[in-house]
Amino acid sequence: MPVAQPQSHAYADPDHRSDGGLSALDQTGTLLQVLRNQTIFSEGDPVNHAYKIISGVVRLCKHLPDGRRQIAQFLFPGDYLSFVAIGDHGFCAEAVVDVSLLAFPHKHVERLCWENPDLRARLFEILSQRVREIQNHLTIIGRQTAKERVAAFMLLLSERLSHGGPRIDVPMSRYDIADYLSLTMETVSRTVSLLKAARIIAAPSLHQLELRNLPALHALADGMD
Amino acid sequence: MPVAQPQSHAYADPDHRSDGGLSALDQTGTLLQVLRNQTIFSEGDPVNHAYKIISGVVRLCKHLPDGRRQIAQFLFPGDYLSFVAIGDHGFCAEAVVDVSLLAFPHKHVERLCWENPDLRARLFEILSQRVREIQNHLTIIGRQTAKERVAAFMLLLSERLSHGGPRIDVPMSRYDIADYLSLTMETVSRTVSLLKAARIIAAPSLHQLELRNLPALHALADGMD
DNA sequence: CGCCGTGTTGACCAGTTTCAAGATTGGTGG
DNA sequence: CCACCAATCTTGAAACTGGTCAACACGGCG
Repeated sequence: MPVAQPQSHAYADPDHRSDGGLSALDQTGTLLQVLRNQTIFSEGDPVNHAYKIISGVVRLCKHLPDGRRQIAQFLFPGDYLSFVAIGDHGFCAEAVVDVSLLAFPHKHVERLCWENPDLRARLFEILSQRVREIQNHLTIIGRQTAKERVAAFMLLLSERLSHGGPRIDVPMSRYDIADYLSLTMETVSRTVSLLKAARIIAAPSLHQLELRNLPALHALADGMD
Repeated sequence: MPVAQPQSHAYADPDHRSDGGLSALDQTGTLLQVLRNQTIFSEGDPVNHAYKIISGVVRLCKHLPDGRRQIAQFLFPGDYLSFVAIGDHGFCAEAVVDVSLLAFPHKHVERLCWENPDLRARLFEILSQRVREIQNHLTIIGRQTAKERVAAFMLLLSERLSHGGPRIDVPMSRYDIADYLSLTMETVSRTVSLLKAARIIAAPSLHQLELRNLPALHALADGMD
Protein backbone atom coordinates (compact mmCIF):
# COMPACT_ATOMS: atom_id res chain seq x y z
CA MET A 1 0.00 0.00 0.00
CA PRO A 2 1.54 3.31 -0.97
CA VAL A 3 1.39 5.61 2.02
CA ALA A 4 2.14 9.23 1.40
CA GLN A 5 4.55 10.77 3.85
CA PRO A 6 5.04 14.43 4.69
CA GLN A 7 8.24 15.71 3.17
CA SER A 8 8.09 19.43 2.93
CA HIS A 9 8.90 22.54 4.93
CA ALA A 10 6.65 24.37 7.36
CA TYR A 11 3.56 26.00 5.96
CA ALA A 12 2.19 29.35 7.10
CA ASP A 13 -1.58 29.67 7.28
CA PRO A 14 -2.60 33.09 5.98
CA ASP A 15 -5.92 32.92 7.83
CA HIS A 16 -4.82 33.44 11.39
CA ARG A 17 -7.77 34.16 13.64
CA SER A 18 -7.99 33.44 17.30
CA ASP A 19 -9.78 30.09 17.09
CA GLY A 20 -8.78 28.09 20.09
CA GLY A 21 -5.24 27.45 18.90
CA LEU A 22 -6.33 25.89 15.65
CA SER A 23 -4.34 28.28 13.52
CA ALA A 24 -1.38 27.84 15.83
CA LEU A 25 -1.67 24.14 15.09
CA ASP A 26 -1.89 24.80 11.38
CA GLN A 27 1.41 26.65 11.48
CA THR A 28 3.19 23.52 12.61
CA GLY A 29 2.05 21.38 9.70
CA THR A 30 4.13 20.26 6.76
CA LEU A 31 2.71 20.52 3.28
CA LEU A 32 1.94 17.31 1.46
CA GLN A 33 0.67 16.72 -2.06
CA VAL A 34 -1.27 13.67 -3.09
CA LEU A 35 -2.26 12.88 -6.65
CA ARG A 36 -5.75 11.96 -7.80
CA ASN A 37 -6.76 8.45 -6.72
CA GLN A 38 -3.66 7.98 -4.60
CA THR A 39 -4.03 6.60 -1.09
CA ILE A 40 -3.28 8.91 1.83
CA PHE A 41 -3.57 6.08 4.33
CA SER A 42 -5.14 2.64 4.30
CA GLU A 43 -7.49 0.89 6.66
CA GLY A 44 -5.49 -0.79 9.38
CA ASP A 45 -2.50 1.53 9.11
CA PRO A 46 -1.34 2.91 12.43
CA VAL A 47 -2.45 6.49 13.01
CA ASN A 48 0.59 8.74 12.88
CA HIS A 49 -0.57 12.05 11.52
CA ALA A 50 -3.55 14.33 11.52
CA TYR A 51 -4.25 16.30 8.36
CA LYS A 52 -5.94 19.44 7.24
CA ILE A 53 -7.11 19.71 3.67
CA ILE A 54 -5.84 22.80 1.91
CA SER A 55 -7.21 22.08 -1.54
CA GLY A 56 -8.85 19.19 -3.33
CA VAL A 57 -11.29 16.57 -2.08
CA VAL A 58 -10.67 13.40 -0.09
CA ARG A 59 -12.88 10.35 0.26
CA LEU A 60 -12.96 8.26 3.43
CA CYS A 61 -13.84 4.75 2.48
CA LYS A 62 -14.10 1.17 3.54
CA HIS A 63 -13.53 -1.74 1.18
CA LEU A 64 -15.28 -5.04 1.78
CA PRO A 65 -13.43 -8.23 0.83
CA ASP A 66 -15.62 -8.83 -2.22
CA GLY A 67 -15.12 -5.40 -3.73
CA ARG A 68 -18.11 -3.58 -2.30
CA ARG A 69 -17.14 -0.16 -1.08
CA GLN A 70 -18.71 2.42 1.19
CA ILE A 71 -17.61 6.04 1.25
CA ALA A 72 -18.29 7.40 4.72
CA GLN A 73 -17.49 11.02 3.92
CA PHE A 74 -16.08 13.41 1.44
CA LEU A 75 -13.70 15.92 2.98
CA PHE A 76 -13.24 19.37 1.54
CA PRO A 77 -10.77 22.23 1.91
CA GLY A 78 -10.66 23.33 5.53
CA ASP A 79 -11.66 19.93 6.90
CA TYR A 80 -9.51 18.11 9.39
CA LEU A 81 -8.85 14.45 8.92
CA SER A 82 -7.69 11.67 11.15
CA PHE A 83 -7.27 13.72 14.30
CA VAL A 84 -8.99 10.77 15.91
CA ALA A 85 -5.94 9.26 17.49
CA ILE A 86 -6.68 5.69 18.41
CA GLY A 87 -4.66 2.74 17.25
CA ASP A 88 -5.24 1.99 13.62
CA HIS A 89 -7.25 3.69 10.94
CA GLY A 90 -10.74 2.29 10.62
CA PHE A 91 -11.10 3.68 7.13
CA CYS A 92 -8.83 4.52 4.28
CA ALA A 93 -8.42 7.98 2.82
CA GLU A 94 -7.93 8.55 -0.89
CA ALA A 95 -7.54 11.66 -2.99
CA VAL A 96 -10.55 12.21 -5.26
CA VAL A 97 -8.58 14.80 -7.21
CA ASP A 98 -5.09 16.18 -6.66
CA VAL A 99 -4.98 17.25 -3.03
CA SER A 100 -2.72 19.33 -0.85
CA LEU A 101 -2.78 18.75 2.85
CA LEU A 102 -1.07 19.87 5.97
CA ALA A 103 0.21 16.95 7.98
CA PHE A 104 0.71 17.03 11.76
CA PRO A 105 2.48 14.29 13.67
CA HIS A 106 0.06 13.15 16.34
CA LYS A 107 2.64 13.51 19.08
CA HIS A 108 2.84 17.09 18.07
CA VAL A 109 -0.91 17.60 18.27
CA GLU A 110 -0.95 15.94 21.68
CA ARG A 111 1.76 18.26 22.96
CA LEU A 112 -0.07 21.31 21.72
CA CYS A 113 -3.25 20.07 23.34
CA TRP A 114 -1.56 19.77 26.68
CA GLU A 115 0.00 23.21 26.40
CA ASN A 116 -3.28 24.68 25.33
CA PRO A 117 -6.41 22.87 26.52
CA ASP A 118 -8.45 25.21 24.34
CA LEU A 119 -7.15 23.32 21.36
CA ARG A 120 -8.49 20.00 22.48
CA ALA A 121 -11.80 21.61 23.31
CA ARG A 122 -11.88 22.98 19.77
CA LEU A 123 -11.01 19.61 18.24
CA PHE A 124 -13.70 18.06 20.40
CA GLU A 125 -16.21 20.47 18.89
CA ILE A 126 -15.10 19.62 15.39
CA LEU A 127 -15.38 15.93 16.13
CA SER A 128 -18.84 16.46 17.60
CA GLN A 129 -19.92 18.17 14.42
CA ARG A 130 -18.51 15.24 12.51
CA VAL A 131 -20.58 12.78 14.53
CA ARG A 132 -23.67 14.75 13.72
CA GLU A 133 -22.85 14.75 10.01
CA ILE A 134 -22.28 11.01 9.90
CA GLN A 135 -25.50 10.35 11.77
CA ASN A 136 -27.39 12.42 9.23
CA HIS A 137 -25.65 10.55 6.48
CA LEU A 138 -26.71 7.32 8.14
CA THR A 139 -30.35 8.38 8.06
CA ILE A 140 -30.09 9.35 4.42
CA ILE A 141 -28.53 6.03 3.47
CA GLY A 142 -30.78 4.01 5.68
CA ARG A 143 -34.18 5.50 5.12
CA GLN A 144 -34.26 7.64 2.01
CA THR A 145 -34.94 6.77 -1.62
CA ALA A 146 -32.51 7.21 -4.49
CA LYS A 147 -34.05 10.54 -5.48
CA GLU A 148 -33.85 11.86 -1.94
CA ARG A 149 -30.26 10.75 -1.56
CA VAL A 150 -29.11 12.37 -4.76
CA ALA A 151 -30.90 15.58 -3.83
CA ALA A 152 -29.24 15.58 -0.42
CA PHE A 153 -25.88 15.02 -2.06
CA MET A 154 -26.30 17.97 -4.36
CA LEU A 155 -27.16 20.18 -1.43
CA LEU A 156 -24.02 18.98 0.31
CA LEU A 157 -21.96 19.91 -2.72
CA SER A 158 -23.55 23.32 -2.91
CA GLU A 159 -22.73 23.92 0.75
CA ARG A 160 -19.16 22.86 0.43
CA LEU A 161 -18.10 23.66 -3.11
CA SER A 162 -20.19 26.62 -4.21
CA HIS A 163 -18.14 29.61 -5.31
CA GLY A 164 -21.03 32.01 -4.86
CA GLY A 165 -22.60 31.48 -8.26
CA PRO A 166 -25.18 28.78 -8.99
CA ARG A 167 -22.62 26.67 -10.81
CA ILE A 168 -20.86 23.91 -8.89
CA ASP A 169 -18.19 21.67 -10.22
CA VAL A 170 -18.47 18.09 -9.16
CA PRO A 171 -15.00 16.67 -8.63
CA MET A 172 -15.97 13.05 -8.01
CA SER A 173 -17.01 10.32 -10.40
CA ARG A 174 -20.48 8.80 -10.57
CA TYR A 175 -18.91 5.76 -9.05
CA ASP A 176 -17.76 7.74 -6.01
CA ILE A 177 -21.15 9.35 -5.64
CA ALA A 178 -22.79 5.95 -5.81
CA ASP A 179 -20.59 4.53 -3.07
CA TYR A 180 -21.19 7.59 -0.93
CA LEU A 181 -24.96 7.26 -1.31
CA SER A 182 -25.01 3.46 -1.21
CA LEU A 183 -26.43 3.17 -4.69
CA THR A 184 -25.06 1.94 -7.98
CA MET A 185 -23.49 4.19 -10.55
CA GLU A 186 -26.39 3.43 -12.86
CA THR A 187 -29.00 4.50 -10.35
CA VAL A 188 -27.14 7.75 -9.69
CA SER A 189 -26.95 8.40 -13.41
CA ARG A 190 -30.64 7.69 -13.95
CA THR A 191 -31.65 9.83 -11.00
CA VAL A 192 -29.58 12.77 -12.18
CA SER A 193 -31.22 12.46 -15.60
CA LEU A 194 -34.57 12.51 -13.89
CA LEU A 195 -33.80 15.70 -12.00
CA LYS A 196 -32.56 17.27 -15.21
CA ALA A 197 -35.78 16.35 -16.98
CA ALA A 198 -37.72 17.92 -14.12
CA ARG A 199 -35.72 21.16 -14.58
CA ILE A 200 -34.57 20.96 -10.99
CA ILE A 201 -30.95 20.91 -12.05
CA ALA A 202 -28.95 21.53 -15.18
CA ALA A 203 -25.61 20.08 -16.17
CA PRO A 204 -23.70 22.29 -18.60
CA SER A 205 -20.99 19.65 -18.67
CA LEU A 206 -20.48 16.26 -17.11
CA HIS A 207 -18.77 17.47 -13.99
CA GLN A 208 -20.65 20.69 -13.64
CA LEU A 209 -23.94 21.21 -11.99
CA GLU A 210 -26.38 24.04 -11.69
CA LEU A 211 -29.10 23.90 -9.07
CA ARG A 212 -32.06 25.50 -10.83
CA ASN A 213 -34.70 24.89 -8.23
CA LEU A 214 -33.30 24.94 -4.72
CA PRO A 215 -36.67 24.72 -2.94
CA ALA A 216 -37.58 21.63 -4.93
CA LEU A 217 -34.23 20.06 -4.06
CA HIS A 218 -34.72 20.76 -0.37
CA ALA A 219 -38.23 19.36 -0.52
CA LEU A 220 -36.89 16.22 -2.14
CA ALA A 221 -34.01 15.84 0.28
CA ASP A 222 -36.34 16.23 3.25
CA GLY A 223 -38.60 13.54 1.93
CA MET A 224 -41.60 15.78 1.24
CA ASP A 225 -42.02 14.27 -2.15
CA MET B 1 -42.47 16.48 24.38
CA PRO B 2 -41.88 14.96 27.79
CA VAL B 3 -38.31 15.65 28.78
CA ALA B 4 -37.04 13.80 31.78
CA GLN B 5 -35.18 15.94 34.29
CA PRO B 6 -32.69 14.84 36.90
CA GLN B 7 -34.27 14.95 40.33
CA SER B 8 -32.31 12.83 42.66
CA HIS B 9 -29.38 13.00 45.04
CA ALA B 10 -25.72 12.42 44.29
CA TYR B 11 -24.73 8.94 43.20
CA ALA B 12 -21.56 7.17 44.19
CA ASP B 13 -19.88 5.05 41.57
CA PRO B 14 -18.58 1.86 43.16
CA ASP B 15 -16.17 1.31 40.29
CA HIS B 16 -13.59 3.98 41.01
CA ARG B 17 -10.48 3.39 38.98
CA SER B 18 -8.07 6.07 37.85
CA ASP B 19 -9.43 6.60 34.37
CA GLY B 20 -8.69 10.16 33.40
CA GLY B 21 -11.19 11.69 35.79
CA LEU B 22 -14.09 9.77 34.38
CA SER B 23 -15.05 8.25 37.69
CA ALA B 24 -14.63 11.65 39.33
CA LEU B 25 -17.15 12.90 36.81
CA ASP B 26 -19.48 10.01 37.54
CA GLN B 27 -19.54 10.96 41.22
CA THR B 28 -21.08 14.31 40.38
CA GLY B 29 -24.05 12.86 38.51
CA THR B 30 -27.61 12.67 39.71
CA LEU B 31 -29.55 9.49 39.25
CA LEU B 32 -32.42 9.53 36.84
CA GLN B 33 -34.95 6.84 35.95
CA VAL B 34 -36.73 6.67 32.63
CA LEU B 35 -39.48 4.21 31.84
CA ARG B 36 -39.63 2.00 28.78
CA ASN B 37 -40.41 3.95 25.61
CA GLN B 38 -40.19 7.30 27.36
CA THR B 39 -38.21 10.08 25.74
CA ILE B 40 -35.01 11.21 27.43
CA PHE B 41 -34.61 14.15 25.06
CA SER B 42 -36.00 15.02 21.65
CA GLU B 43 -34.37 16.14 18.45
CA GLY B 44 -34.01 19.89 18.51
CA ASP B 45 -33.98 20.18 22.30
CA PRO B 46 -31.15 22.30 23.64
CA VAL B 47 -28.30 20.21 25.05
CA ASN B 48 -28.24 20.66 28.82
CA HIS B 49 -26.99 17.41 30.25
CA ALA B 50 -24.66 14.58 29.50
CA TYR B 51 -25.64 11.11 30.67
CA LYS B 52 -24.13 7.80 31.56
CA ILE B 53 -26.24 4.70 31.31
CA ILE B 54 -26.27 2.66 34.50
CA SER B 55 -28.76 0.03 33.44
CA GLY B 56 -31.11 -0.57 30.55
CA VAL B 57 -30.80 0.24 26.88
CA VAL B 58 -31.31 3.51 25.04
CA ARG B 59 -31.97 4.10 21.35
CA LEU B 60 -30.74 7.20 19.54
CA CYS B 61 -33.10 7.89 16.71
CA LYS B 62 -34.21 10.29 14.08
CA HIS B 63 -37.81 10.58 12.92
CA LEU B 64 -38.59 11.68 9.37
CA PRO B 65 -41.74 13.75 8.81
CA ASP B 66 -43.56 10.83 7.15
CA GLY B 67 -42.96 8.36 9.95
CA ARG B 68 -39.82 6.70 8.70
CA ARG B 69 -37.34 6.28 11.51
CA GLN B 70 -33.64 5.53 11.72
CA ILE B 71 -31.96 4.33 14.88
CA ALA B 72 -28.37 5.49 14.83
CA GLN B 73 -27.22 3.56 17.85
CA PHE B 74 -28.23 1.49 20.78
CA LEU B 75 -26.52 2.52 23.99
CA PHE B 76 -25.82 0.07 26.75
CA PRO B 77 -24.81 0.20 30.42
CA GLY B 78 -21.53 2.07 30.76
CA ASP B 79 -22.07 4.15 27.62
CA TYR B 80 -21.98 7.92 27.75
CA LEU B 81 -24.62 9.85 25.94
CA SER B 82 -24.91 13.39 24.71
CA PHE B 83 -21.57 14.62 25.96
CA VAL B 84 -21.40 16.23 22.56
CA ALA B 85 -22.18 19.74 23.67
CA ILE B 86 -23.19 21.76 20.68
CA GLY B 87 -26.45 23.67 20.44
CA ASP B 88 -29.38 21.37 19.94
CA HIS B 89 -29.70 17.63 19.89
CA GLY B 90 -29.49 16.19 16.40
CA PHE B 91 -31.20 12.98 17.47
CA CYS B 92 -33.65 11.96 20.09
CA ALA B 93 -32.96 9.46 22.84
CA GLU B 94 -35.59 7.03 24.05
CA ALA B 95 -35.57 4.27 26.63
CA VAL B 96 -35.88 0.84 25.03
CA VAL B 97 -36.58 -0.67 28.43
CA ASP B 98 -36.64 0.93 31.86
CA VAL B 99 -33.37 2.79 32.18
CA SER B 100 -31.38 4.39 34.94
CA LEU B 101 -28.91 7.06 34.05
CA LEU B 102 -26.55 9.47 35.66
CA ALA B 103 -27.15 13.01 34.46
CA PHE B 104 -24.46 15.70 34.42
CA PRO B 105 -25.21 19.35 33.71
CA HIS B 106 -22.99 20.31 30.83
CA LYS B 107 -21.68 23.36 32.64
CA HIS B 108 -20.48 20.97 35.24
CA VAL B 109 -18.72 18.76 32.73
CA GLU B 110 -17.08 21.79 31.19
CA ARG B 111 -15.79 22.97 34.55
CA LEU B 112 -14.36 19.55 35.34
CA CYS B 113 -12.71 19.48 31.93
CA TRP B 114 -10.97 22.76 32.59
CA GLU B 115 -9.83 21.67 36.02
CA ASN B 116 -8.62 18.38 34.66
CA PRO B 117 -7.64 18.33 30.97
CA ASP B 118 -7.23 14.58 31.25
CA LEU B 119 -10.98 14.33 31.38
CA ARG B 120 -11.52 16.03 28.06
CA ALA B 121 -8.82 13.88 26.52
CA ARG B 122 -10.69 10.84 27.81
CA LEU B 123 -14.02 12.07 26.47
CA PHE B 124 -12.30 12.76 23.18
CA GLU B 125 -11.20 9.14 23.02
CA ILE B 126 -14.69 7.93 23.76
CA LEU B 127 -16.08 10.16 21.06
CA SER B 128 -13.46 8.89 18.61
CA GLN B 129 -14.52 5.36 19.33
CA ARG B 130 -18.09 6.43 18.72
CA VAL B 131 -17.18 7.83 15.32
CA ARG B 132 -15.61 4.56 14.38
CA GLU B 133 -18.68 2.61 15.47
CA ILE B 134 -21.04 4.79 13.49
CA GLN B 135 -18.86 4.53 10.41
CA ASN B 136 -18.94 0.77 10.66
CA HIS B 137 -22.67 0.91 11.10
CA LEU B 138 -22.84 3.08 8.00
CA THR B 139 -21.02 0.45 5.98
CA ILE B 140 -23.31 -2.27 7.26
CA ILE B 141 -26.42 -0.29 6.40
CA GLY B 142 -25.06 0.91 3.11
CA ARG B 143 -23.46 -2.12 1.60
CA GLN B 144 -24.58 -5.30 3.33
CA THR B 145 -27.54 -7.57 2.72
CA ALA B 146 -30.33 -8.29 5.17
CA LYS B 147 -28.67 -11.52 6.31
CA GLU B 148 -25.34 -9.81 6.84
CA ARG B 149 -26.95 -6.97 8.78
CA VAL B 150 -28.86 -9.26 11.11
CA ALA B 151 -25.74 -11.32 11.73
CA ALA B 152 -23.76 -8.17 12.53
CA PHE B 153 -26.49 -7.08 14.91
CA MET B 154 -26.43 -10.34 16.78
CA LEU B 155 -22.69 -10.07 17.19
CA LEU B 156 -23.16 -6.56 18.56
CA LEU B 157 -25.65 -7.88 21.10
CA SER B 158 -23.31 -10.65 22.12
CA GLU B 159 -20.53 -8.11 22.66
CA ARG B 160 -22.63 -5.77 24.71
CA LEU B 161 -25.21 -7.91 26.48
CA SER B 162 -23.63 -11.31 26.95
CA HIS B 163 -23.50 -12.45 30.58
CA GLY B 164 -20.82 -15.01 29.90
CA GLY B 165 -23.12 -17.80 28.78
CA PRO B 166 -24.26 -18.34 25.22
CA ARG B 167 -27.71 -16.99 26.02
CA ILE B 168 -28.44 -13.33 25.31
CA ASP B 169 -31.63 -11.54 26.03
CA VAL B 170 -32.73 -9.16 23.38
CA PRO B 171 -34.34 -6.14 25.00
CA MET B 172 -35.56 -4.40 21.86
CA SER B 173 -38.53 -5.13 19.64
CA ARG B 174 -38.28 -6.40 16.07
CA TYR B 175 -39.35 -2.95 15.05
CA ASP B 176 -36.39 -1.35 16.81
CA ILE B 177 -34.02 -3.85 15.27
CA ALA B 178 -35.47 -3.12 11.85
CA ASP B 179 -34.97 0.62 12.22
CA TYR B 180 -31.45 0.11 13.47
CA LEU B 181 -30.60 -2.07 10.48
CA SER B 182 -32.63 -0.07 7.98
CA LEU B 183 -34.91 -2.98 7.19
CA THR B 184 -38.57 -3.71 7.89
CA MET B 185 -39.77 -5.69 10.84
CA GLU B 186 -40.92 -8.39 8.44
CA THR B 187 -37.50 -8.77 6.86
CA VAL B 188 -35.86 -8.99 10.27
CA SER B 189 -38.33 -11.63 11.31
CA ARG B 190 -37.83 -13.66 8.14
CA THR B 191 -34.07 -13.41 8.38
CA VAL B 192 -34.05 -14.55 11.97
CA SER B 193 -36.19 -17.52 10.97
CA LEU B 194 -33.70 -18.29 8.25
CA LEU B 195 -30.77 -18.30 10.66
CA LYS B 196 -32.74 -20.52 13.01
CA ALA B 197 -33.44 -22.98 10.21
CA ALA B 198 -29.72 -23.00 9.40
CA ARG B 199 -28.98 -23.88 13.07
CA ILE B 200 -26.80 -20.79 13.34
CA ILE B 201 -28.89 -19.44 16.16
CA ALA B 202 -31.62 -20.69 18.46
CA ALA B 203 -34.34 -18.73 20.17
CA PRO B 204 -35.58 -20.42 23.35
CA SER B 205 -38.08 -17.60 23.75
CA LEU B 206 -39.06 -14.54 21.79
CA HIS B 207 -36.61 -12.18 23.36
CA GLN B 208 -33.88 -14.65 23.99
CA LEU B 209 -31.17 -15.66 21.64
CA GLU B 210 -28.50 -18.29 21.57
CA LEU B 211 -25.65 -18.04 19.12
CA ARG B 212 -25.02 -21.65 18.15
CA ASN B 213 -22.47 -21.11 15.42
CA LEU B 214 -20.30 -18.08 16.07
CA PRO B 215 -17.91 -18.69 13.17
CA ALA B 216 -20.80 -18.87 10.73
CA LEU B 217 -22.21 -15.64 12.14
CA HIS B 218 -18.88 -13.88 11.76
CA ALA B 219 -18.53 -15.18 8.24
CA LEU B 220 -21.98 -13.87 7.40
CA ALA B 221 -21.41 -10.50 9.02
CA ASP B 222 -18.13 -10.08 7.16
CA GLY B 223 -19.83 -10.78 3.88
CA MET B 224 -18.03 -14.08 3.19
CA ASP B 225 -21.29 -15.73 2.33
C1' DC C 1 -60.83 -17.23 28.80
C1' DG C 2 -60.36 -13.83 25.58
C1' DC C 3 -58.17 -9.75 24.04
C1' DC C 4 -54.52 -6.81 22.25
C1' DG C 5 -49.95 -5.85 21.15
C1' DT C 6 -46.27 -8.09 18.92
C1' DG C 7 -44.26 -11.31 15.92
C1' DT C 8 -44.49 -14.61 11.88
C1' DT C 9 -45.54 -16.09 7.36
C1' DG C 10 -47.29 -15.72 2.63
C1' DA C 11 -48.30 -13.53 -1.89
C1' DC C 12 -47.51 -9.88 -4.52
C1' DC C 13 -45.20 -5.57 -5.81
C1' DA C 14 -41.69 -1.81 -6.46
C1' DG C 15 -37.36 0.20 -6.43
C1' DT C 16 -32.86 -0.85 -7.16
C1' DT C 17 -29.36 -3.75 -9.04
C1' DT C 18 -27.44 -6.37 -12.65
C1' DC C 19 -26.11 -7.16 -17.15
C1' DA C 20 -25.40 -5.48 -21.57
C1' DA C 21 -25.26 -2.27 -25.25
C1' DG C 22 -24.23 2.34 -26.86
C1' DA C 23 -22.92 7.33 -26.21
C1' DT C 24 -19.88 11.05 -24.37
C1' DT C 25 -15.84 12.76 -22.82
C1' DG C 26 -11.11 13.67 -22.48
C1' DG C 27 -6.55 12.63 -23.49
C1' DT C 28 -2.87 11.30 -26.96
C1' DG C 29 -0.53 11.26 -30.95
C1' DG C 30 -0.43 11.69 -35.79
C1' DC D 1 -6.68 20.23 -35.59
C1' DC D 2 -8.59 16.11 -36.01
C1' DA D 3 -8.94 11.05 -35.35
C1' DC D 4 -8.85 7.53 -32.34
C1' DC D 5 -8.95 5.13 -28.02
C1' DA D 6 -9.95 4.20 -23.34
C1' DA D 7 -12.46 5.52 -19.56
C1' DT D 8 -16.56 7.12 -17.93
C1' DC D 9 -21.27 7.78 -18.29
C1' DT D 10 -26.05 6.86 -20.00
C1' DT D 11 -29.83 4.08 -21.18
C1' DG D 12 -32.54 -0.15 -21.65
C1' DA D 13 -34.42 -4.75 -20.24
C1' DA D 14 -34.62 -8.41 -17.03
C1' DA D 15 -33.85 -10.24 -12.43
C1' DC D 16 -33.90 -9.85 -7.43
C1' DT D 17 -33.87 -8.24 -2.89
C1' DG D 18 -36.47 -6.35 0.27
C1' DG D 19 -40.98 -3.80 0.98
C1' DT D 20 -46.02 -3.74 1.32
C1' DC D 21 -50.30 -5.55 2.50
C1' DA D 22 -52.87 -8.92 4.70
C1' DA D 23 -53.94 -12.94 7.29
C1' DC D 24 -52.74 -15.53 11.11
C1' DA D 25 -50.20 -17.14 15.48
C1' DC D 26 -48.39 -16.43 19.78
C1' DG D 27 -48.12 -14.81 24.52
C1' DG D 28 -48.69 -11.94 28.27
C1' DC D 29 -52.31 -9.87 31.15
C1' DG D 30 -56.67 -8.43 32.72
